Amino acid sequence: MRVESPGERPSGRSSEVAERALDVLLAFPDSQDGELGVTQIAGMLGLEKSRVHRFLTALVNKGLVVRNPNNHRYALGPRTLALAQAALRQMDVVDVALPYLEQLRDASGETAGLAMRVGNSRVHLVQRESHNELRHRFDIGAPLPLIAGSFGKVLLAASDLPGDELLVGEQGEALRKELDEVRRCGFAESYGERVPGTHSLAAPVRRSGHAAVAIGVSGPATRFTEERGKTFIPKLLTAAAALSEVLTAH
Amino acid sequence: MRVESPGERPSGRSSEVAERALDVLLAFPDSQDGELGVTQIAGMLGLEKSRVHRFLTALVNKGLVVRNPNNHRYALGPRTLALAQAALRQMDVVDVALPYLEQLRDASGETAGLAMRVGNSRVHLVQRESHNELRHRFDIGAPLPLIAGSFGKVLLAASDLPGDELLVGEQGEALRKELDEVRRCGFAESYGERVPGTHSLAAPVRRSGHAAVAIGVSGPATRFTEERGKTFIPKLLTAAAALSEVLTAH
DNA sequence: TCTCTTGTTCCGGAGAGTAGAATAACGATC
DNA sequence: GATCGTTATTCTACTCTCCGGAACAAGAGA
Repeated sequence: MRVESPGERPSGRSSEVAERALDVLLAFPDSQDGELGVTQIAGMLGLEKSRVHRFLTALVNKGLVVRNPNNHRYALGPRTLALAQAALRQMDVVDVALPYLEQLRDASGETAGLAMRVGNSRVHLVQRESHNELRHRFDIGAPLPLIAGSFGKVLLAASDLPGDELLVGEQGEALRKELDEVRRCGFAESYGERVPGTHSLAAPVRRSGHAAVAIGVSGPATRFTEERGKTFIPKLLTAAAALSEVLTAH
Repeated sequence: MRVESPGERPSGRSSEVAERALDVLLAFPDSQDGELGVTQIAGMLGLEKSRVHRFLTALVNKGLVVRNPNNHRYALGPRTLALAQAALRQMDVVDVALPYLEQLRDASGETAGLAMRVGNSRVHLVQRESHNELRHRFDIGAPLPLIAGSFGKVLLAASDLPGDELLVGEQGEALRKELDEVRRCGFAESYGERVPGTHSLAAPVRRSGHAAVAIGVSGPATRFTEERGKTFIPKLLTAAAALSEVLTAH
């Protein structure tokens, strides 16, 4: 029998036009300052100016993008908030996890976050940021690799589908061993694996029948030393276990 | 000289296809449970099934929508979170306002929120919900009327452009008078105006050169009585003044 | 004021989207 | 477990909208 296979392209034909229009929408989160001009977007995506302009008009009509009438540039509109709110309502995990994240943040003093496997990448859903001026912050909603960072490794280890296609070559072999270790210990650590100068710990959240979820803490290497990180482990595991229990008990 | 005119349709031609695809995306926040089927969406929007399916495929490819492989229905994906996060980053107001909202919530015990004028409607950006089991909650990101509710009236009164086209007929005349009153008092009240059984207060947040913003509190009529509401007014005005000051001082 | 850049509009050819039905997959009911 | 009703998905020829390129307008900066 065939289980859910994450990371597979949906079957069937898609709408080329719609995809390009969505590319325009999704160009905004990637931009430095959130305001973008037509030519700028056209350059980024390799599209014709007139095309981009037509798409922007559609996006503005739908309230997903707003036009700054002063400089004639465009930015994301408040309607996007409705989308995110509805998305979060779907993910029961988030509501339930918030107190645990806060607890973990306060216990460690570092940023605590929640991530989820989506296809062959991971996405951070929420975080409670460290109060320290120097802190790590996850890019919420952005697809990040599964094969690097503590969150990624936890999600990869927890999935029924190991994502074998990701574990290739010599590096894949090493990672495979590491995943076994993660499964044994019940948590993963990353010391500058994905973002240099950033250390993190993560543990799986168990819940049957749903996509894999991970909870963890992350901070700057200068403060989040290997030694200090060790002291976070029991707190992390407690939080993960409690969250798993709440979620499986409905 | 012509000032920014909110609520005007952007000029020029839009992409019909893109708009329909976005309709499909925006159908999700409106649905009861966030999961929708192809036929269901087609029915809601009056589109052909095959068309909806093609749009959904595009949305899935971009990560804005995910397909539940069990029941073959669709839901909003985590990529929408990236959009909202980027949108919020744009709106400096939100970050700054959070402590004031929390303060207002704790002082009143009711839900405190922040709304913004977008075209000829208002959109709630953030809120800090009352801790009470019975509470009011705003639909974040959803377009709501300007001509009803305390937030709407404040935004209408504060705008340079009065939105005259909204103030028509006998009702319009009464509202016009009320807006003058709002400008004089510096706040607006609503007793079940928009949502029956819900009372609210709101005050304008002043900041030059930006869209109008309002801060306010809202709660169930049984608790948020006219009498008790009066005691919130000074707290509200203090919060609004403080927030205005912070924002104009950069 | 002039120039350069950027946003916006226009239009006919071309190609992608559309409708509608056929098929496949699913789930409920007996 | 077989049948039926429902829903998702695929297919294809036609058609209508989108595309591109250039022309135009509007600002920004010098």
